[in-house]
Parts: sequence; C-alpha cells; structure tokens
Amino acid sequence: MSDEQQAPAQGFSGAYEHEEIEARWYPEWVERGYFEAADESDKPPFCIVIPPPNVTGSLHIGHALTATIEDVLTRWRRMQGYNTLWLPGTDHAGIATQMVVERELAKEGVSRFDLGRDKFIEKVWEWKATYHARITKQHERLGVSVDWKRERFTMDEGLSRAVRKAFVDLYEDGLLYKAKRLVNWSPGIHTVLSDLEVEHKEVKGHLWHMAYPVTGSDERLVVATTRPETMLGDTAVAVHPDDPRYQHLIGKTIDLPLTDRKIPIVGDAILVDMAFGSGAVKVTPAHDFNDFETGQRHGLEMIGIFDADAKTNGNVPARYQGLDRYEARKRIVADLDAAGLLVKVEDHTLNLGHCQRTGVPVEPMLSDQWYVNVKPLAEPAIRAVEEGRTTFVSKEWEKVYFNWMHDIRDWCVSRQLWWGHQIPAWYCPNGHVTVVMDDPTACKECGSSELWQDPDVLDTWFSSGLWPFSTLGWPEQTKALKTFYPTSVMETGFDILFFWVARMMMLGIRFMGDVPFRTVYLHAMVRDEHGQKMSKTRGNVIDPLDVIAQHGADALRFTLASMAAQARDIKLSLDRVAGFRAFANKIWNATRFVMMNMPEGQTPAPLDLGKLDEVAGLAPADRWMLHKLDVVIEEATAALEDYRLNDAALSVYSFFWNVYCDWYIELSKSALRAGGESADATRRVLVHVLDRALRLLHPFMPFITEEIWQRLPLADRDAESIVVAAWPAADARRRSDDAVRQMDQVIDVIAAVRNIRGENRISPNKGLAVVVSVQDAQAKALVEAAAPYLAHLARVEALTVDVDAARPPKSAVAVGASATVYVPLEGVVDLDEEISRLNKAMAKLDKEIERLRGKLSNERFVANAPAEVVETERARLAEAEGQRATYAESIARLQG
RNA sequence: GGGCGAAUAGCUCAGCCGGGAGAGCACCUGCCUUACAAGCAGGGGGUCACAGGUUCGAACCCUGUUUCGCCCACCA
Repeated sequence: MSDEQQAPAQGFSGAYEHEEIEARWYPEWVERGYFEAADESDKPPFCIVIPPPNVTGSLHIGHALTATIEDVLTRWRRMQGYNTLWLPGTDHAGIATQMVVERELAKEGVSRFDLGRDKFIEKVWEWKATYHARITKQHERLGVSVDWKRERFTMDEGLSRAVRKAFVDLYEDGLLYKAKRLVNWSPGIHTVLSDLEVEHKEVKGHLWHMAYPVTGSDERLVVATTRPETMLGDTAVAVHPDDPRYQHLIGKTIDLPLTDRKIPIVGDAILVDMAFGSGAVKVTPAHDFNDFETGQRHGLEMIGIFDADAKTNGNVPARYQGLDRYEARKRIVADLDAAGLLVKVEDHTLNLGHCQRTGVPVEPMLSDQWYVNVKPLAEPAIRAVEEGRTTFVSKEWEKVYFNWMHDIRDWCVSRQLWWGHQIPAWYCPNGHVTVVMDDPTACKECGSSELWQDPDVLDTWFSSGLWPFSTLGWPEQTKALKTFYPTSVMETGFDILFFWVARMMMLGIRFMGDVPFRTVYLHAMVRDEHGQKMSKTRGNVIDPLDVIAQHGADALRFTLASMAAQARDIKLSLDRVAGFRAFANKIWNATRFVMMNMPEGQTPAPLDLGKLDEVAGLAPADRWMLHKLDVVIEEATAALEDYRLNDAALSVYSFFWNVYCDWYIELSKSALRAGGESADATRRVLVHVLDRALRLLHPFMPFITEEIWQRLPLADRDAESIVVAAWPAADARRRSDDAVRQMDQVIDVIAAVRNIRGENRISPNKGLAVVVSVQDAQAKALVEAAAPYLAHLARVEALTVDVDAARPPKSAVAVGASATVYVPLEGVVDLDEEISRLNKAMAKLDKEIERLRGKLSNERFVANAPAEVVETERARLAEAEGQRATYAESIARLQG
C-alpha cells in the first residue's frame, strides 16, 4: 500500500488478480452464514436440491454448468429477499463407485471377494471420504452458495431410513414385489440392470441359417438366428400357423442337433414373421425376451445355459461346458458346419443391448428380482404435468416425459452389488419373507428366529428418487420439509430425465402427496468446441479447475451462464472464457477509474430517485445513464424470471461494457474535470450505476463483484455483503426520454466525426475543426452544449453549429440521423480517399433506397401493412434519400 | 420402426409476437488518448441448408427434401 499516494484509487491501483480474490471470499461467506436457510421464515421460500454428484471421482464441466445455473438462480433469489435453500449432497452411485473401487483393488491384484463384503464396503467408504472431500473443494472453488450445514449423502443414516420406509410402504401397498423373470444381466459386473441401464447399439453380425432335422423324417427345418450358441437352450421351434411351407410340421418334434433333446415345433403368429429369414424361429425362452414370451404362451421348458459370467453351464452337453458365449458360438457353428447342418451365413446388423457401465453385451437371463410396479405411480405423475403443477422449462421436454411415462414398464430395483442400500427383506427357512423398517429378530409369519437378509442392494436411483424430500428430513415431518417442499426448481441434465426426474415425480407424489418441484429446468450437455463428447480417450476433457486456475471462476461461470440456453449441446470454447475474463478485467478497471475520481475519504451522497430534478449539476448524460440502467435492470430481471440466463448475462455485459464504460465513463470525464456541482452529480451517478451493475452481475460473478462492492464508497449500503444485498428494482423515475433523445443526437454527431476520422485514417491525436448542420435552434443549443463531449470523445477542437449550416469548401461529410457533420479536409486528408469513402457510403444507401422504394411502391403493402410500419418505412426512405443527396453533392464538390 | 433436435459471418452461437440480418472470437486499418493494449476508435464479411407454399411482407409460420446429432423400440 506504499503506492497509495501516487495512485489515489483507494486500493484499486493493482491489476485484477482473480486467484487472490476468489480464495479470500468463499470462506468468509460460509463463516458469516449467508448461505444458511431458515426452517421457518416470513420470507417466501426458494429451494433447489442439488443433483448429487457421484462420489466416483471429481467434478467435470457438466457439474460446473449445473453449479453455475443453480447458483445464479439461488443468489438472485436470495438477493430478492427469498428464504433461500440450496441443499448440497452427494450420491453413493452404487454400480459406478463399486466399479472404480474394484478397479483400484485390481491394480493390487485383489478382488472384492478376497476382501469379503464388510471389508470391501469399508474400502468404498474410504474412497467416498476422499472423493467427497475433493468434490466439496471443487464446489467451493466455483463459489456455490449452498447451505453446507444441511449437506446429505444418499447413504447417510437419515436417507437410509427414508429408503427403508419407502421400500416397506411400497411393499405393503403391493407396489413392490419379487418375481422370477427374464432380466438384463451384465456379465461384466455380475448384476441385473434396469431397462434404462441397457444401451442399444447397432452391431454388425451375422444371420446363421441352421438346419434342424425333423424327428423321424428326412425333412429339415431351417431356422435363422443371430445367436447360434443359444441353440443349446432351445426348447422349441416356431413357425407361422398360416405358413403353407411348414403348417404340416406343427405338433411334430425336432431332434435338436449337438444334443440328445427333442423339442416341439409350435405355431406362433406373434413371434414369427413369415417373410423374415427362413420363416422358422428357434425358441430359447431363457435367453431371449421374445422367446420368453413365446415360452409363456406355449408352456415351454426354460433351459438357462449360462452362468453369471455368461459362460456355458452344466445344462449343456459336457463338451460345451465352461465356454464363454462367443467361444461357444464358434464351436457350435463349426460343429454344425461339420455335421452339414449349416446352410448359409449372411451379414446382418442388429441392435444389441449393452451394459451402460461396462459396454459388455447384456445377457438375458432368468432370475429372481425385486420390481416396482410403476404404472400406478406414473399415472398421477403424468397428470401433475398435464395440469401444470410441474412445468418444464423448454416445454418440448414434456412430450418426451409423457412418451416415456405412458409406456413405462416395471422397474427392476434389486442389484447384485455390495455398495448400496441392502434390501430390507429377510427370509426364513420356511420360505417366508419379512419386510420391515427395523431389523427383525423373528419371521413375521412363523416366528422363526433363523433369518437372513436379502444380500442384494437397491438401484441407486431408488434412493435418488427420494432426494427432494429425504434430504429435508423425511420420513420425519420436519419444519424444513414443510417450508421447502415442493421445491422450486429441479435443474439437471436432460440425460437423466427418465432415470431421475421421472422417478422423483412418481415417488414424490406417492410419499408426499405433492409434486417434488414446481419447475424442471433441463440443461444441455457440455461438449468441446467442435461438439465432440469430452472423453479421456479423445483427450479433449476440459477440467473446470484448470479453467478456473487460468481464467477465474467468475469468467468460467459467466461463460457457462451465457451459453446455458443452447438446446442439446453446449460447445465450450476456451476463447470464450478468455473473453469473459477480459470482461472481469474491464469491470476492475472501470472501478479503478471511478475510485480514482472519488475524493479520498468521502462517499458521494446517494441519489434520491424521487428528487432527481433537484440534483444540481445533473446533466442529460447523467439522466441518460440512469435511464439505460433502469432498462437493463428490467431486462435482466425479466430474463431470469424466464430462466433465460444467457439473455440476463449478456444484457448486463453489453450494458456494462458498451454503455457504462464506452460512453458514460468517457462522457463523465469532462464533467469531472470541470469540477463543481456537475462533477459532484456525476460522481453520484457513477457510483449509483456501478453499485447496481455489480448487483446485477453478482449471481454470475460472485467473487469480483463482492471484492469491489466491499470497497465501494456507498452511503446507502444496505448490507454488509453483496451476497445479501438487495437485487435492484426497476424504477420509472430513472427514466428520461428527453435525455435519451438528446444523448442520441450527441452520440450521433460523435459517431459521424469518428467515422470520418477512422475511414480517412486521420490520426486520433489530430484535433479537428468541425461544422455541424442541424435542423432547429433546439438542436443547435444541444450540440453546442455538448462541445466538451465532442472535444473529449472525438477531438473536436473547433466546433461550429448552425441550422442548415453552409458546407465548408473541400470538406468530408457524414450524415447522421439528426445532423450532418462536415470536417474540412484542407491539409488533413487526401481528397481521393474521401471520395472513395463517400462512394462506398452511397452504394450502401442505394441498396437501401432500392429496397425501400420497391416496398413502398407495392400498393398491397401500403394497403395491408399496419400504418405505423408503412410510416417507419417512409421515414427510412426519406432519411436515406436525404443522406444520399448530401453525399452525392459532396462528391461533386470535391471533384469540382 | 417411431419420436425429437440442429442447419444464420471464417469459428462458436443469439435472433421473442412475421416488418431495417446480430454478438463474442478471428480478420483488416489506425492508435501505448491519464481506468483498462486482457485496451480504444474505425472497418470488411452472410443466397439465414435446399425446394415449394401461406402472407402486402418469411431467418421466423406450413409442407416436403438433404445433411448431422440424439432419444425410444423384444423382429429371429
């Protein structure tokens, strides 16, 4: 601070350094409890529960987007005076986390089975602790204004209780049941998957045509299959009952090749399409969903031929046992070929289900699992959206939601994992099931004390589905629950609409009797700048922490918010972030200017909007500035109300840079130099606007705005931190149409001079003598009064203003909307340059004139278009024609 | 097989209820002008994917086509 004397900018002498500022404020905010919500309050509630990040690793750029959007909404509402709760937490992420820990262990050559369940789970908790801490750090770096005191984890005690309560209730309602069905089995991780966790991908494969001998005859029935190995589990062959080729075979049997089994030939019009393949289908009910249905219809035997690894089991002939399914395929094809039973092989692309996590093809397997009967839950969840009790931002998502909900199928919720909520079902030796909240000591049915708990755990999404109310204390009827449920906004990526949002809707309505959130705001996926998915293998992953280190959290947040409206993909470019870092720098430097011009130790008196007319020295430029401020307050607020974060961010951006900095600060310099009342008034406006602008920017750029706001000399400071300061309210008393009209004219003249200067490459240092021709005395007075502005912003050293001023000889000309500007060129510029500039301007006008004349000579336009539209077009034409005439005359003069 | 989204300047994208095509970055010219060279001033650049239609008037509404992307779906 030794240089304070040379640079009286009250601490703003240095450059903008984001690291230092960002590190300092976050702990301070938490310490002062600004982010903490009240269980009960007179203020209206605003609540977002965070989509809990998985504790698998660190936050990626998508999380940064989530955090940014939610923080913008939360900080904005907090400033508006809401009792604001943004509730943080993390998800145990069953499969994902178990997998990463297993992978870690595998590096040391250890499997989870070597450790045993308890030891393994201990390891996972250690992992969770590490990554939870990392995620928390990252969130802090981003500046999230969450209420850390209410942080939850999907497997903490309270939430585990909520999970049990939900399970037991659904079970008692008959909405949750156990059944033996064909399931999606992942041989990669040895667990069943829900339909949603199966990804269908096109795969190039083959269609094998195999000949099956009909028992006791020479006839052979050719079947076509994409999976020849499953023939070992075939228990029938189906043909179409109306197929003349095969009708006579229905009721007969097949000698199943490579086995000693005989299987029936059945007629089935549902399964069989006569036109496809050979028209005959092998039926493997234990390993194919269609075949399973067929088996049900015909009472067929089901022979499962694979174990948990999808290797052949003891149900197949000895020589094929213990083979991987693809190995088995090769062997079966080879053996059939050798036996002369392979008729042909065709290329064929098929849609194959893959395990979302491991990428391994899913194996349909027969298995005992727990299911939720979701139809009865989906119905009210559909109705809630139809009736608008929950609305989607981007209405189009509602259609997607409805589509899925209408076709919803039972949800398989059990998983053969160790990490997760163990299913609260106990079995006794007599085959009874006991489902209760607290660990039982005896069987509910027979009283047996020999009980064992179901070893499986629940799908992660089961606990996440309870998140909006379990985090608020449910099943206890807490005050927080009463205050904040239904929550205000659910903001998350569209990729988990079905996984998560739909489930929360169903479970929220079932357990709370009301929707879990009023608004669903779905954001896009963040890609790299070319639209590629970020992935480690592509090497295009953008780590939010790297971006923050380089450009600052404020710049990253502003970038993400400004792109939040993009529909499906957000293409993130680091150039863009750099641009917004420059913006932060601009804010910093503008502040420096303001501070340099404040008398040390004094704070300008606040502006009383009701008495602006009484403020001595308040010039049109000041009134104009206040007017523009009011416009942006209104725009930004309206944009946020509509969840148009990009519009809000960008309108404040261009206000601050292009209006406040580019014009007002420059205009203010002459008043500040002049001193006295006008300088005083200008200082008050400078501070008033900067203060409001910082508030508007705060939700987007919390750190820099706080740093500056704290040091601003504000006489009417309403809070100790901008975090809890009031959001600016639009106020019509700031508006002044007169000032806007006047300043438009001044700006018009300045722009005209600058254009002549720029186009003619006249040095910025060269002072100019300028003649301005205006239309009336009022305009003359106005432009004359603006002489100091012209001197500073356009280097006009000698100004002559007249109504219909005569053109000085050999002068450049620029015609503005309300004035014509002449700059004598003698000794300043080459005449030819000016002539070519004028020709260019004229060519542009010609185009415009042609367009307008065409339009106005169209009788139907004049007859049908609204009068005001016709009027503005006429005015435009008149203006363009006038300008063109001036230019043409100028050219003639310069040449002559 | 069904559904959805996108196509606008070199790049990434805005563009509301149909009425003079915009921003950022990049580019060109001139400037270290006392807040800021991470800056200032000036400038160039678009057949709004294509073809029809509605309309006085279409980037915008309707129909179709093409390209790219996504979601859902049990055809062997």
